[in-house]
Amino acid sequence: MIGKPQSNYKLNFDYYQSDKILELAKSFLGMHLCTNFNGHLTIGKIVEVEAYSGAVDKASHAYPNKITPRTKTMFMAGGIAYVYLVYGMHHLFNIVTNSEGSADAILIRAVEPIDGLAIMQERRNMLVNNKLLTGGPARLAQALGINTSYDGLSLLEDKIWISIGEEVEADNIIAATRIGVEYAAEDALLPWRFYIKGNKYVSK
DNA sequence: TAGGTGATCTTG
DNA sequence: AAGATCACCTAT
Repeated sequence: MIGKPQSNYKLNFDYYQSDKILELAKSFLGMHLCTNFNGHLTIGKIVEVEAYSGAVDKASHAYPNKITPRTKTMFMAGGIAYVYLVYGMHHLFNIVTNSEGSADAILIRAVEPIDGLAIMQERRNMLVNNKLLTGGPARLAQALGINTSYDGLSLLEDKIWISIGEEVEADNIIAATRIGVEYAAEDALLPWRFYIKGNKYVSK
């Protein structure tokens, strides 16, 4: 294939290896997060993300480059899923980025349903299609069928992957502080959350 | 606005 | 071994 990648082009290994986490995080806006479990295909357009960098960021589980049974996933080479449980019930999906040994990850906080709407509604036990369906990191994980059993799974295979979606103009990307990281002291003020301006699935 | 829920990490 | 904490959501 020559020229511009098709909209369904799956991101490759090299794409995830960048050490420019903020640029990379922004670039995921508009892309498609896809899952296919047991023949159930669901696709959501990424509309809100947060960057976490284990070396320098007090909000990261891996700060300061702390390897534990949970965080070891983040130290692996980019292009895999980091999925963990919070508050005893919520599964949160992150994209691991950067090369092996660097604990960078990008939390997906909201998607907009693109395909598999009925499956998402069934998994969420909801009839609506509004921000309650896929807006919020735990909501989208549930809608897409992602749970901690997929921690460490490669995004280069056919269960969870990212594909090129829609272009988002730089003017339509808002940077803001991250949500739920008050424990991170001054790093809670970093503008490391990015979202598509005006999208109704975005937090708050 | 308050309470639920259990893995994770620290000894807060 | 026990306790505090937690990258959140739902129903009042």
